[in-house]
Amino acid sequence: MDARHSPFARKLGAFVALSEKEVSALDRLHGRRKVFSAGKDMVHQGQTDQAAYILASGWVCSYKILSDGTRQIVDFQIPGDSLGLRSVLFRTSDHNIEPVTQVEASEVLVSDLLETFSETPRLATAVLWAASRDEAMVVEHLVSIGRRHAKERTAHFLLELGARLKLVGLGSTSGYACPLSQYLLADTLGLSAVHINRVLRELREDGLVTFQHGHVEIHDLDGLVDLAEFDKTYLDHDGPLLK
Amino acid sequence: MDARHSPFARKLGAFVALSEKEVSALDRLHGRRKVFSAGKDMVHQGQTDQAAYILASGWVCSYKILSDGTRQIVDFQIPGDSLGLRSVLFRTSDHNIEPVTQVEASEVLVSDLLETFSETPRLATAVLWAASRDEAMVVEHLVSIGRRHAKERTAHFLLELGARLKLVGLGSTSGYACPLSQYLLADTLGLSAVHINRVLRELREDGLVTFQHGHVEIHDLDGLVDLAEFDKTYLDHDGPLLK
DNA sequence: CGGCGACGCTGATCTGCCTCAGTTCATTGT
DNA sequence: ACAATGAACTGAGGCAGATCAGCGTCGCCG
Repeated sequence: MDARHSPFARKLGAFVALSEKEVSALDRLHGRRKVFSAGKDMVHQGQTDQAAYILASGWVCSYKILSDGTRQIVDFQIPGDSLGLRSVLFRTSDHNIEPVTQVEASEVLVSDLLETFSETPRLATAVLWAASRDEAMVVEHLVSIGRRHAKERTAHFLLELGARLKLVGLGSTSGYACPLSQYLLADTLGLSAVHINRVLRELREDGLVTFQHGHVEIHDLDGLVDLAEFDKTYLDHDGPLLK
Repeated sequence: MDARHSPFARKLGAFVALSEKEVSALDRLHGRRKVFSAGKDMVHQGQTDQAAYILASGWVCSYKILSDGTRQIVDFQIPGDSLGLRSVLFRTSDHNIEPVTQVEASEVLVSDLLETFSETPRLATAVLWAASRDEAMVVEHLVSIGRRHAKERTAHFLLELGARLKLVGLGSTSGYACPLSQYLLADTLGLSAVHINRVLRELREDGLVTFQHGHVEIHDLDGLVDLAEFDKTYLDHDGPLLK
């Protein structure tokens, strides 16, 4: 899997070794391309007529709001991730989706997807694998918020993000570009923005990781992995499981 | 859907109106029945050769342990719920599963399941709906732990459990039998057992709900729903969506 | 140019929940 | 009959992280 291909194909390639034919079938899947600008919700709770998308560029977050105005971000989608694949099939959306940056996304027709699956069945497996990974990420997030301290929690989040970005060619073991504000981090990690700020400073002073000016720089990967008890197998299984 | 049928059929009946033929196809799905006793893990992290089950009686929990010994319970399975349907298809288990009580479960062969789907396709939709509901529950759990206070969080949990039990005929709006200890509640809600104890007392003193001697009694449903901001639509959609 | 909003950052204070260290009660085993 | 165990329960003290209030910097716009 090299840089010629879309992030979506790169990501699936981490689960299932894809042939040239399968990769180009995936690339053909990308339909009409749409652009969304930062901050304006793409989907609201209760909305029913939504489409499914594959993110081509930009970042997006899914969240829920409570009546007191606080919100909880459930997860982020980065290039190569799909949006609403599940809810377009089964229910009205139960959460909001907001672009964090300007976003380009290709609309995916369910009919096209099903057709692709019947022609190249291994792709169905790959997509289901990806969906299962998304679920594992939410579970890991739950564990973080429930049982990890702010510092470990933040470290875990930054590592997971890095691993995901590396998978689609947008980062390396040493760092990545990250458009998230400290407020977004706070809403993700169940902390206050003030505390996130202090935690980031501590991680910096410990020589573990620096997150400044939209860029995450990992200084001590082992130390960070150790602190966060980060186990990346749920993200890429250390290479394709299906050859 | 009446009391003659299995909890599994009752639950799916809440999503898709099932014919007699479909219900009996579901009931035939239950294969070899196994019994597990409380406290002994059924599945460990990393285990690969697991089967899928449908719970006939008893309660089960899925959890993860951290290195400091604390654990986070991700969710409970009650009669009618399936266990490991997803992970049997796609990966080694990334969490542990422990029976809370003695448990009876029917093994489900993937081949039988797929065969049933092709004969009665609406059942496939129903099962996918159920899987999607499970995901929504984990998300709601995440929101609870991230942004709700101990009292609201506990109230929300007790309400969700009640709604789920009612769906399979094991509870009513006024209460249900609940075999969970305060330690299990604590590990679920990201709190300490000590604090759970105080929260339960407060809820009792507020006249909202009593949880004592293995029984949850709801005194003021509206007050509780209000406190927890509980929205049950993600559990049963107020009746079958597909007629 | 000055004003304004976003965002990062910081000190001081407050509080929700944890930890520790028990007691009581019911159940089980010997 | 008496330990042993486990669960519910309680008080005291401590701490992680929230809240409040404020400052500095930057980019944008009229």
